[in-house]
Amino acid sequence: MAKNTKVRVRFAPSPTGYLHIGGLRTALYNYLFAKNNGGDFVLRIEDTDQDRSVVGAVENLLNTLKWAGLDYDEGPSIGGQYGPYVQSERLGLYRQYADELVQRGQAYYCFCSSERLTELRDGLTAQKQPPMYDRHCLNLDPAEVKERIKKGEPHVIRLKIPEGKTKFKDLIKGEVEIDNKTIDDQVLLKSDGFPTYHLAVVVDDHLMKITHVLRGDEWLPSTPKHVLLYQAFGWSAPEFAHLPTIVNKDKTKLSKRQGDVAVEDYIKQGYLPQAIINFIVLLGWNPGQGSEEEVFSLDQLIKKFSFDHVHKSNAVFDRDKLDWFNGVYIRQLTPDELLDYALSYFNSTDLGDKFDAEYIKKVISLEQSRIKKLVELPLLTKFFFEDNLDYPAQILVWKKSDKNKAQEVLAKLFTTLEQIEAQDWQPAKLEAVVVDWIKNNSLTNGEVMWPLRVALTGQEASPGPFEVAAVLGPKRSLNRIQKAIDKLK
RNA sequence: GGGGCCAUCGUCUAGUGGUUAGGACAUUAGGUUUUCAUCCUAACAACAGGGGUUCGAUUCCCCUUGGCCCUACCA
Repeated sequence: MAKNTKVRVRFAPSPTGYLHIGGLRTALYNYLFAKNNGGDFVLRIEDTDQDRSVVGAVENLLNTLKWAGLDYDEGPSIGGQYGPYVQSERLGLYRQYADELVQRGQAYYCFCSSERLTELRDGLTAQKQPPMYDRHCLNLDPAEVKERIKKGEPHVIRLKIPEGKTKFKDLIKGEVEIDNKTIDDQVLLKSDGFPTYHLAVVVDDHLMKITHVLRGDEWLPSTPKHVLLYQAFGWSAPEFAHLPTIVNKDKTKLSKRQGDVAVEDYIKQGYLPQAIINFIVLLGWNPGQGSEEEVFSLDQLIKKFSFDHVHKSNAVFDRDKLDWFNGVYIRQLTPDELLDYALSYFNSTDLGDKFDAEYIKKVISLEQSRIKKLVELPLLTKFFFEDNLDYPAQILVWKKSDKNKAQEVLAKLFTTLEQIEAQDWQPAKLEAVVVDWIKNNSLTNGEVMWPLRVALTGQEASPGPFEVAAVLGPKRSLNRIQKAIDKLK
């Protein structure tokens, strides 16, 4: 690549469903590399397989990238000077370039039926031979080819793989060399007129002036084919960088059977984009310089990213660490941000209609340090929105106390709390009063705080009694304490 | 069957021709505390195996083993 050439990378997913967590990381690395170099991040849709394209998948993809904050500079819906950015809209181009290769003697028409191909492959496999195409149509007479095409006979165009070895340098894996003998004569143009991935990717990357191809390492074995195609066209190839795979605990490729693979699944469960980004960027990359930091914003990542510290080996997707990151980022949110993110995880039935945003904000702030995922919020905060608490009386009793004591304490405490002015119904003030009261009555914290908190929440585990009481207000709090006293009778 | 890629705690990883092989998550034990969570402290835990090269290899080379990927008119 010539110096001074502007870096241009692309993320080129197939619209076969939802954005995969591995796809998001590929997009992220592309994005980070582009932005780190002041370059362009291009989005291109590779929908050359008509059977596998799913309606709505592109829109979903766009939404997910947006959620993650990975804005692209050129691509579907925003355009750009090298469009269109959807391969099914570029069909004429591929045909034209495939024909050009035939003219140059680098490719040839093939009329073999899929039946013949299957038979051929099965035969070779049975003999433990590599199942490669036998070049049956390589030396067809040009006139015959013309005639058969004219008759409308189904055909494909195949790349004629030359003799020799193909070598390229991968930015992550290093030098890779492969013997061309092991490469099949690739189909470039399918009988339905669509290009295969190999043709489309090379033509588009060239036409779109892509300087660096950064993709999953399942493409590494195909790269020599692409290098050969660039040579056949007489074009210079871009740089390549193949990313390690994100795998399951058992080291197999991340699969639906063993957990969630769609980014959308994580959004649904209440993972924040910051957490997902931070977590997946570390799956195969580290900031280097012996740095022991690992919490990074997208902007910091842009500054730090480079291929020097991208790993060669696969990385296991560890849900526990993701959860930890999510907790970290949830705790960093301001009350308003938390409210924004949290609201969509509640149903209207969770909240009722008598609670306003201010109230909800206070409620969820109390759970902020307690949750790992936003989706936990409705269940954990249920007692703030429902006054008829259903819990066994027994849990009102602290482990080092007994039922009578609990009742006695709550009854006395009730009269004390009753006298507090409404404007003093604040956590600090309430605490001061209660702690004072505990001292004066020669009681212990546990004897008082535990039953008080359970009376207010109906939960064995919850935020502290004073914070909860402050949010509930005097009336609802006293009401709950009274109910608890009754329960203990 | 052929080809390619890879190999440090359970996991993500740092690291070097000579280190007590470091950090984070998880786990365990404490501390704070009415509970849970947060927070703090500590503990546990790794260089796949075998050959070389070398005064010395976790580090460099080779082999083995293991894992992953490709081997479609799918991407």
